[in-house]
Amino acid sequence: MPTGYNTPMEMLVRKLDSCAQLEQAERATILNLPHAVRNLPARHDIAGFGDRPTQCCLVLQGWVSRYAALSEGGRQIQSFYVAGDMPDLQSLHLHRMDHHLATLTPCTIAFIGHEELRQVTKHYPGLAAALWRDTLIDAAHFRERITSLGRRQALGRVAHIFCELYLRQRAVGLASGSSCPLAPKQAELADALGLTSVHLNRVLRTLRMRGLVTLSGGILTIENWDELAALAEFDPTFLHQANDAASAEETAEHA
Amino acid sequence: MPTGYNTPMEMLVRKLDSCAQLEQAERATILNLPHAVRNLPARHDIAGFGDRPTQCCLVLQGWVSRYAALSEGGRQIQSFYVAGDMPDLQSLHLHRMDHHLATLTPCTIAFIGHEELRQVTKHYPGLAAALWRDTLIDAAHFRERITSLGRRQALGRVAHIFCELYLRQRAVGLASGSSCPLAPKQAELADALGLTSVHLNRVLRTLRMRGLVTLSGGILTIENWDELAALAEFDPTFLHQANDAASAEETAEHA
DNA sequence: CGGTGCTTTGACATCGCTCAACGACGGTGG
DNA sequence: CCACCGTCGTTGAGCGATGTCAAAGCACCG
Repeated sequence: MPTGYNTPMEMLVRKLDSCAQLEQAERATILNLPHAVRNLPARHDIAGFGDRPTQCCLVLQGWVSRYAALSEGGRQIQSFYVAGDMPDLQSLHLHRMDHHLATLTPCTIAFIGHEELRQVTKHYPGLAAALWRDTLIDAAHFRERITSLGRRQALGRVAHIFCELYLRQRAVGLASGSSCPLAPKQAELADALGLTSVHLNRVLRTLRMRGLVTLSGGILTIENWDELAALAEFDPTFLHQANDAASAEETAEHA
Repeated sequence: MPTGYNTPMEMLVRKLDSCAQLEQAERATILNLPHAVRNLPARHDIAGFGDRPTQCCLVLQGWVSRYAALSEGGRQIQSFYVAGDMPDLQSLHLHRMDHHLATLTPCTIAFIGHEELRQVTKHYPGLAAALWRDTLIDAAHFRERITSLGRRQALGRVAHIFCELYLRQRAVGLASGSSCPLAPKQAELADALGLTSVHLNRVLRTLRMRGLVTLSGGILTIENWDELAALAEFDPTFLHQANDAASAEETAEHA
C-alpha cells in the first residue's frame, strides 16, 4: 500500500475508512471535496500562533511538525505528521492557533476549506464522527508524549518515539521491513523529546551500540523490536490502530 | 456564578453554550438527556486501561485525574478535571481506554450513556460540534503540558499549572478573588509535572518565599499574578476561553 | 495518646545540560 | 578540480537541576 500516487481525497477516504466504516454516500462526498494541492519548501510555516486559519491541511508527502515557541529561541515540538495526517483539523472548531505548524521537509499538501468541511460534517454525522475520531487519536498521541516526557528517561523516550513513528508509518505503507523514513534531524528530535541535541546524540549512540536501532541518512532501522519496546515500555494501545498493531510488531521482529 | 446547585444537565448546557452558541432545540435536548448521578469516594477508578466504557461522565463536584500507570509503581498524571468537565468524552469514539480515570477527591459525577450521546450528535450537528470542541480544548491542554514538561524547568512548570488551574476554575465560578481550591496533594502535583514530591516541595517553598503563591489546606492563593505568569511564560491562549481570560488576570492581580 | 498520611528537610548521587571544539559531508564558486 | 563554507553529527569536561534515600515534624482523628 504505497502512498503518493493516489488522488488526495482517495488518501483521505482511506484514512477515515480505516476505523469508522464509511457509507457509500459519505465516501463519494469526500472524494468530491474541493481542495487545492500545493508544494511547500522545508521549514515553511503553514500556520502560526494567533492565526485564524480558514482551511485544514492534509499531508500528502513529507513531514510536518507542530511546535510551541518559547522565549530565547527555545521550542517544543509537540508532534510530527506524515502522509495521510491532518495536523490542523482542530482549527475547524478552535479558531485561534495556540501553536505553530510548519513543514520539516519539502511537502505536498492539500488544503480544504473550513466552510466545505463544516457543511460535510453537518450533513454526514458519520463523517463528522470519523474526523472527530481523528482528532481524538491526535490527542491520544499527545497524552503518550506527556507520559514520556514526564516519567521516562532519555533512553526510554527516544526508544518510545521510534516505536511510535515506525508503527504509524507502517500503518500507511511508508515502512519497508524493519525500516522507515525518519526526516527529523537530531536537533528536531531533541526538541520533540525535551532533550538537548547533544544528549540525544549520546542516546542514539547507546541504542546503536546495544544493537537496538540505527539511524542514518534519514532512515530508521529497528534491529531488535522486542528489546526496544521493552526499554520504552511501549504499548501500542494509544495508537488506536485498527489492526491492533500486533502484526506490525512481528514484521519488525523478523527483519 | 457558583456551581453545585444547578441540575447536572444545566451545568452541561452552560459549558457547551459558553463558546458555541446552542439553539433552543439543542439546549432542550441536552436538558432531557437521561443520566445517572453517583457519589464516588476519593481514589476510586472510574475507568481503567483497556476498558471499553459505555458511558461518558460529567464531573459535578470534586477533582478527577487522568493518568498513565508505568511499571514499578510510577505514574504520570496527564490532566486534572473539575466541575463542568467531561474527562472521558473521547471514549465516545475511542473505544478502548489507553489510560486510567480516577477520582482524586470524593466526587459527584453524572453518567450519560454513549448510545444517547451518539443519537444526540447524529441529529444535532451543532451539539456534535460543541462536544467535539470540548475534546479539542482538552487536547490543547495536553499540548501545553507537553511544552511544560519538555522545555520548562521545575519552577516554571509549577507556576504554569497554577496559572492554568486558577483560570480554569475561575471560568466556572470556582475561584474567589485570587484564591481557588487545589485538591491534588503534593505527590499528585508532582506526578502531573514529572517531578518528585520532594523536589516539588522545594519549588513550592521557593514560590512562597518569593511571594508569588501560597498553597495550604487545599487552597491555592496567587499573591502576584504578573510575576507568576512571567515566570511560567504563561499565555492563556491555549485555554480557549471565550472571555479571553484577560479579565481573570486582572481579578487575581488586584487581590 | 498513638496511629496514619502528608509535608518538610538534609546529604548525596546522577542524569542531562552547557560550552567548546572537531569531524564528516555536500554544495558552490573560482 | 579544488578550496571554501554551511549544516549536521560527534565527542569531551565540568556543572547544575533534579532524583534518591532517609528521617523528622506536624496535623488530624479515632
